Amino acid sequence: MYALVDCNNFFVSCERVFRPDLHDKPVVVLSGNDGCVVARSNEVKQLGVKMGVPFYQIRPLAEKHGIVHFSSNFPLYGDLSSRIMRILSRYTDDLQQYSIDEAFLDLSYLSNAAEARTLCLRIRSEIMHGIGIPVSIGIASTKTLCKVASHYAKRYAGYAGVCVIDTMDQRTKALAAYPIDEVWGIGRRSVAKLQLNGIKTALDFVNRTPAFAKNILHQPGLNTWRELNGEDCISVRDLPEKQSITCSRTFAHGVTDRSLLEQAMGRFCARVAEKLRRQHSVCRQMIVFAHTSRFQEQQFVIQATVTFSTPTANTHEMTEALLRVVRTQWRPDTPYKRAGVIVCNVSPDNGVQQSLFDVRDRQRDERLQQAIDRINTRHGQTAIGFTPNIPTEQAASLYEVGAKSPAYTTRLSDIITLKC
DNA sequence: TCTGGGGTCCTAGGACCC
DNA sequence: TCTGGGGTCCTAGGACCC
Repeated sequence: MYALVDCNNFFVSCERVFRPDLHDKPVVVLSGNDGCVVARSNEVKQLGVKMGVPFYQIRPLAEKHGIVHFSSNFPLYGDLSSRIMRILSRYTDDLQQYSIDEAFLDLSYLSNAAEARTLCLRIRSEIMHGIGIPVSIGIASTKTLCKVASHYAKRYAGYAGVCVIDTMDQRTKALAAYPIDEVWGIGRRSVAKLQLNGIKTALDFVNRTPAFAKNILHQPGLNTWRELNGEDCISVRDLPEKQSITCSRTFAHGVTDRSLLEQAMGRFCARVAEKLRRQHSVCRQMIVFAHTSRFQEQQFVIQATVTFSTPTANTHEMTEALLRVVRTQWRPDTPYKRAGVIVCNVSPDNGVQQSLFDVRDRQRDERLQQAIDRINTRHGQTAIGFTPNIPTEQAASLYEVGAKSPAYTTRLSDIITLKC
C-alpha cells in the first residue's frame, strides 16, 4: 500500500504561509521573467485561468478580479518542501520524493486501509499546523491509483483531504468518473490515439486488453494499464543523482551586448558546475546555447556541444570552453533572448579516467576551485567568477522579478518581525 | 510590447562487432 | 545470378512528468 502526499497549489500555498491576508483571495505565481502562470489558487482556477498561460494574456482578467501575482521564489518553495519531506520521513522507512511538492510513502507495514487513512489524516493535520501548507493524500495499491485517489481527495471536501481506493468496487467507480487525459503517464499524444479508439475514461482503458494498450502506447502505456488494474509496476527512485543538469533562462529583453551575455552564461555554467560537484559527479559533455526569440520569424542560434577529453566539474575549465563557443559564434546586433548550459554524460567523480594527452594541471585547478568555493560560500555565490564583472544594476536588468516575495525562511535579513 | 524551467524513460535505426 | 545470423552500443527524437 502506498500513499501519495501532494501539496495543494503548492507555490501559491507557500506564498500564503507568510501572507495570511491572501487566504481567500485569487493568487497566481509566475514563471521566470513573470512570463507564464505556473501556479493558481482555487479562486483563479474557477475563473478559468489555465496552467501555463502567458501572464500578459490574462492581465485584464487579473485586474478585474484583483488577482494577486508573485514572481517565483524558489528558495522559499524549496525550503518549505524540505520541511514537509522531513515530517513525512518520520512515518515510513521508504519515502520517495517525486517532485518538489509530491512524495510517495510506502505504508505496507500497516495492516489495513482504515489504519492508513487514520494515519494520513494525522500527517495532513501535522503538515497543516506545522508548516501551513494544505496537502491531499491518495492511498492505493499502486502509484497510478494513488494519483487518482489524491485527485478525488483534492476535489471533494467529504474526503477531508484523504481518499482511499482499496476495493474492486471503489476502483471501478473511481476510474469510471476519471477522464483519460487526467491519468498519470497518459499525455496529449496518447489521449488523441485513445480517443480515436473510443476511450474517454480510465475505466474504458482498463477494460481493453493489455495487448491493445501495448500496441497503441508501447511499454510505458502497458505499465500504466497494469497499474490502473492494481498491479504495482512503476517505481519511483528517490532523488537519484542527476544524469543531466540544466541552467537556462529567458531574458526580459534581447541581449545584444556580448559581455553581458557572457556574464549571464558564465553564471549558468558556474551553477551547473557547482551542482555537479555537490552530487560528486563530473560531466563529459556540455551543451552551450543561446538563441533569439522563438516567436520571431527569423531566428539565430549559438549552439555547440563540447566534449571534454577528461570528465570535469571544474568551473574554470568549463567556463573557458563556454567562452570559446560564444566568442566564435556570437553575431553582433543580434538580440539573444534565451540562453543556457546543459551538462550530460554525467558520472561519479571517483575514478575519473584521465586522458593520456591531458595537459591541464588538475591538482592546481582543484585547489583554485576550492578557494573560490570558500569565498563564494562566505560572500555570496557570485562574489567571484571567471566572466566579465558587469555592474549589478545592469546584470539585474536581465530578469523581471518585480513581484518576488522575501526569502522569509532562508535569509536572515528577510525574517519577519512580529508585533506583539 | 509581453510567451518558463528542469527533468526522465523508451524506441527505432545506424554503425559496428564476431 | 545467388548474399547469414546473432549480437551491442550509440544517438536523435518522441513522449511524458512536475
